[in-house]
This record gives sequence, C-alpha cells and structure tokens, in this order.
Amino acid sequence: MVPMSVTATQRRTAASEAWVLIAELVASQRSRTMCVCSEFDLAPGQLHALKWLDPESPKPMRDLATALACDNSNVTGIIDRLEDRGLVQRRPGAHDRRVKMLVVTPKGQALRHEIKARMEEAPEPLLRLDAEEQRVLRDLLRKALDR
Amino acid sequence: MVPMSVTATQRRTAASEAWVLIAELVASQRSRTMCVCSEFDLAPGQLHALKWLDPESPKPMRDLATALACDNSNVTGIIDRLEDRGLVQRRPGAHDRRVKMLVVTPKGQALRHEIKARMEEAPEPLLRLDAEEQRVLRDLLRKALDR
DNA sequence: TATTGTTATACTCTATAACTATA
DNA sequence: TATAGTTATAGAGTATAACAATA
Repeated sequence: MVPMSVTATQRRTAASEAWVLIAELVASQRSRTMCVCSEFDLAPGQLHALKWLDPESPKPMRDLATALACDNSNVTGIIDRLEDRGLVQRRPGAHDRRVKMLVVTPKGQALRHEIKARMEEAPEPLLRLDAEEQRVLRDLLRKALDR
Repeated sequence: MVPMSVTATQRRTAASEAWVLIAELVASQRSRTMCVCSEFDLAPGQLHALKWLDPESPKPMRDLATALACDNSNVTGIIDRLEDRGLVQRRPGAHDRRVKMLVVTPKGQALRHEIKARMEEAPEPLLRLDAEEQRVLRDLLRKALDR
C-alpha cells in the first residue's frame, strides 16, 4: 500500500468531496432522527431495526445483525424490547429450527409507516435546489446505487 | 396541516427520493465507520467528537453537545475518555469562567488526521459514476449546502 | 435568574465469551 | 464441526434531575 498523506493543498477526487458533503448533510439531520426516536419512545437501535424489517417478508435475526453492523447478541436485546411492546414477533424458521424469523405485527407496521414517512421528508438543504436539480441529483444517486 | 398518507403509488418529490437514497448510501457504509472505530479503539461518540473538534480553534463543550445532538452530561463522559488518552484537554474559558474550551493535543491531531483521511475516502457506489457525473453530484451538494 | 459543566442514577447499546439447540 | 440465537458480563452512550460555580 502506498502511504498517502492528504494535505490541504492536495487534489481530492470529486467523489470524495461529494462524500464529505453527504456526511455533513446527514450529520446536520441527526437531531431530526433523535426527535423521531423520542417522539415514538424508541432507542436509535430499535428505530433502525423497525425501519429495516420488512412487513411483507420476515427476516432472520442474523440478517438484521448484518444490516445494523452489530453483533447477534445485540439484536437479541433490541428485539426483546420491540417484542415487549408488541411491535414484532419471533417465529420459528420453517426450514431451519435454529433460525427465528422476525415478523412485524400490525401495530408495528403502523408505527413503521409513520417513522418512514417522517424520516423520508427531504431535509431543508435539498429543498434549496430547484426541481430540475433535484431530479439530476436523484438520478445520479440512482445510478450510483444501481436503482 | 394537511393530512398526508404516502402510498406506493403517490408521487414523491425528487428531493425526498434523493434523500432516501442518501440515507441508504450512508447506512451501507456503517460497517466502514465501525471498522475505523475499532481500528483506533474509539467508541462512535468519541470518534465523532474528535472529528468535529477543530485543532485550530478550541470549542466550548456546550457546542460539542449541540453538534452531537446530545446532552451536556453526555459530553462530560466522552471528553473524560478522550482526555484520559491524552487526545484532548479542557482549558478554562478566557472570558467566561463557566466555560471549558476543548483543545486537541498534538497526539489528538495526528489521530484526527488519520481518521478523517480514512472516513473521507469515497464509497464504492460513488466511484461507479464517471468523472463528469462525480463533479455534477459534488456541485449540486455544494449548492444545496451553500459551500 | 439563567447558563456551563459535573455528578448520580438508570436504561440502552455494544462486544466478548460461554452456552444451548440444531444442522 | 459449524451456525443461530441466548445469557452473562462489562464498558460506553444516553437523558433526567440535582448540584456548584459563574454570569
């Protein structure tokens, strides 16, 4: 590996500059996420878990751990709390009895729907772009993410 | 306020669609952030604090709490740990003796530099865009964020 | 009176290691 | 042997409330 020291004067790729701005945009919206958490009385881990779970297709706990980039034992606690509130249920896997599938209850689906609607509202900086610019931005991100 | 239910068929603004894709991109890079944390033996809060602090301009603890969207009492613990490792120092404020200013030590500056270089590397999806597309993306974000 | 920061407390998040049940 | 999930444990993040020092 080539040792690389990034100095103030060194050229940086446009992709890297874009990434830094994206990180800044997301960081500036952190308080909004925390507001949603406290509004629905969910810890951040619980919020992300509920948002990631798919009401139409139960997922094994293992996959949730991967999605949250955390350990299995961590998911146990998060799901314990969501289950205590009646938002999700554990069901034995059909083909592999070691696996527990995570099902979102109707109550959980309603809450998930509200959360997603709130989180998907565009932040103020993106609304400063005009309609055409917003579309170009969206299309570039779609292309990058292969959507 | 107009009650709004977002259905699968309803039109959504391009800005909102872009925001959802940005959130997805950042979520997909979460494991990279966790890798940087464990590599430098920093908890996420400590990482974000060190990244936010400005070596050239000491900041009051209060401002860090605002930047991290958390309580003052929380910052006390995070700074305790960074100070124990000799990465930052508390200094009495010059004009207001209630305030403690956070100074990044040379050791902290070196670590901060490494962290930033690692975190600023563009993620793979953005590298799929060609050079011109990367520039357009960067320029749109600059405009949105007023940079 | 209001603000900055600390302390005490309690709950949550997190990983590691040891464990159970299953494959 | 390997894997999915749980339990126990410990360190870290988090907010609330009460507090000291200062404004």
